[in-house]
Amino acid sequence: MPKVTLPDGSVREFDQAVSIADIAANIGAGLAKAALAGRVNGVLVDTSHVVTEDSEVAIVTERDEDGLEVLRHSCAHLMAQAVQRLFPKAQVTIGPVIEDGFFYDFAFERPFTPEDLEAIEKVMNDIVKEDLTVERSVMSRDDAVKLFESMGEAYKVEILKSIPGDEELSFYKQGDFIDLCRGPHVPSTGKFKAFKLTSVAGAYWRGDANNEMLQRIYGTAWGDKKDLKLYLQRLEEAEKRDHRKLGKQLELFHFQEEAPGMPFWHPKGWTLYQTIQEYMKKKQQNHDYLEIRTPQLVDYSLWEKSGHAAKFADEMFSVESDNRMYAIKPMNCPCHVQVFNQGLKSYRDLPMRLAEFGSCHRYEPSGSMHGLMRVRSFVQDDGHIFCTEDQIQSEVADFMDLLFEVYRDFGFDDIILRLSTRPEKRVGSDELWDKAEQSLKDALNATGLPWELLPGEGAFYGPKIEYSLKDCMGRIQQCGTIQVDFFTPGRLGATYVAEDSSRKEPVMLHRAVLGSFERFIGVLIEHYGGVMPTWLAPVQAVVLNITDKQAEYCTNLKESLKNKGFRAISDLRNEKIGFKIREHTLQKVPYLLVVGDKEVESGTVAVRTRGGEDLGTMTFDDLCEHLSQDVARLGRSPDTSAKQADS
RNA sequence: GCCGCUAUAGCUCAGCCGUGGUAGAGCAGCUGACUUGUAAUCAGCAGGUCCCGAGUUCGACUCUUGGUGGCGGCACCA
Repeated sequence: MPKVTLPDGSVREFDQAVSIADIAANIGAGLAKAALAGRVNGVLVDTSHVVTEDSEVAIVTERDEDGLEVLRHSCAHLMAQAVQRLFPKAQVTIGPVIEDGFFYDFAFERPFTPEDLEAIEKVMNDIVKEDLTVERSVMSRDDAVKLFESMGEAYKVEILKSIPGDEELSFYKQGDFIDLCRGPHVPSTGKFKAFKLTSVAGAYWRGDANNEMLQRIYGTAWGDKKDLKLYLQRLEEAEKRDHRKLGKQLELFHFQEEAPGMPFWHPKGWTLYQTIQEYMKKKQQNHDYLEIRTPQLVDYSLWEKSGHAAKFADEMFSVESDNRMYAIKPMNCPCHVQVFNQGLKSYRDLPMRLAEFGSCHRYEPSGSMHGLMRVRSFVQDDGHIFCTEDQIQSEVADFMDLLFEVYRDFGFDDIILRLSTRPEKRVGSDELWDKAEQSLKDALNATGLPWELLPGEGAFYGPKIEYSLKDCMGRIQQCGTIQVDFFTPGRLGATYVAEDSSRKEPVMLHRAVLGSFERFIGVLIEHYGGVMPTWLAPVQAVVLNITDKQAEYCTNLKESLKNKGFRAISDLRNEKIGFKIREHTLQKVPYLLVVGDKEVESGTVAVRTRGGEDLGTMTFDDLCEHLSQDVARLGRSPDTSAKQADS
């Protein structure tokens, strides 16, 4: 006689074991229809699951996050069934849920085409109309292997054989389609209301490039048509914000065939770039970094010494000259050690923080390049801190202060922290690792923010923290990092004289706040949708005349603004004011300064923002004050600055 | 690198298959008129080695094939 406690705290008693579906029906007919799955004492189950003991039960519907997951997972099965109806020779492999949707990988004699997708979607709709019951069953591994072998499903057999032990295996059957699956699933194929197949792509079996390539079909599924539409609109919005598109529209940069993966920065883009670099320069000076500059070309032997050649030779550009082999530097660390190595260093010199806006080149695989996000030529805001083991924690803490200041100034308040700890293959004693990991943990805990642990994901030379930020579309972008390195200093002969006059190897901390300028600017463009805050806008104000009569006044106004340090231009073309406003608004210039006879007469200017807001007429001084305040605000979001004012 | 798709004017895109006969629009540009008050003034002109190479053909932007770049994924990312 199970007593069932519902999420609202109410209790229902049943005089015999009941299924989730029964419970839902007992609550109401509407809920019974909407039920996709259930949660019993926190565990997600099918609606057919029978409750025998007193339990906490929730009915899961499409309005639940879990419900959506079940729906999407089931939709992957629905798609696989449709594919096999259309293409009986296609073998199924795996079909998991991903963010906003699902995919299923098939082995098939030819790639699927967009026309195939349409056909598959049609059959999926047929199966929805058939409203087939989804049944769970259990089989032993041997029976299952026999069954799937008889169906010619070689991949499923391989999966079955790789499942350890003789644990119970669950299967889900709808009509003539059966799949190995942990579940849970929707009770019937009639439950789908809104789905769409979005794309086809190749994907390696088991994610291994040595394996054969399968055909992956991506889809998305939602509780109702409205949500599906919203999702598709979101994709469209993301497309509009694509930094490659905006980079062209706003004349920031371009790429061309002769230099794949290497951006050509245009005047406006370079202004943005340099504004960020100047900002970083000051920030790092405030945090006691010493800026340096190291060569682009370094003899190959250094990369052999550092160990990079052995691992990354294929990804390094090299140059032969005077019978010597050079590599175009793929990273700055070995060069920074060379600077450290000049002259004898004392423990009194530590910590020593060297920073470089280091230009690097890497021969990235052709398929991996993506606009500014992944390039072959880039500049890191690189820095290396040489310190003692005891200084790791305070150095990491100071770095985090710097990083949070910077991210906030760029308008990112949502930061994700991840700690990667010792991998199996590593250098250094366990004691050293204990210490380093603890230092990083302490620094993370000191932030008061949640952080994620990635055990075994650290580099072989030390643990690391990675900093990702969430942009306004909710996408996570990895940018900053700090990595402890016990290995490189020794390998490149870095030492310092300790208090007891012995020679010791310093610990090296690799760190970057932005990561690379290219990538960070890509992230910024998409985050702001091209509408850069005034401090970053390549052109901050444009002066517009109404007729030729005000041309001189406009030129003087522009020059005065430039003298005050603002990035101002004038547009004196013989065009209608509406036309000029439209053009500069599309170029996202923050301030449009209109001058007609009235303004000339009163010695003022009419100020309009790119958002279409009319700020009225202002004197030059008022305008400068307004602009200065806007620039000083940087990209900080209003709530953050309010919080800072409070504390 | 792998799978698929793709490349036409400065930009955005038609035309290309069925049916091979060297291309068209809008915007931008230039010239002229208009001197204009907050998101597109009008008219005219000019603009193309149809990504590169080879093949088929009397003839290739179009078909076949090999490159290169780009796009969507996968793999990789010091």
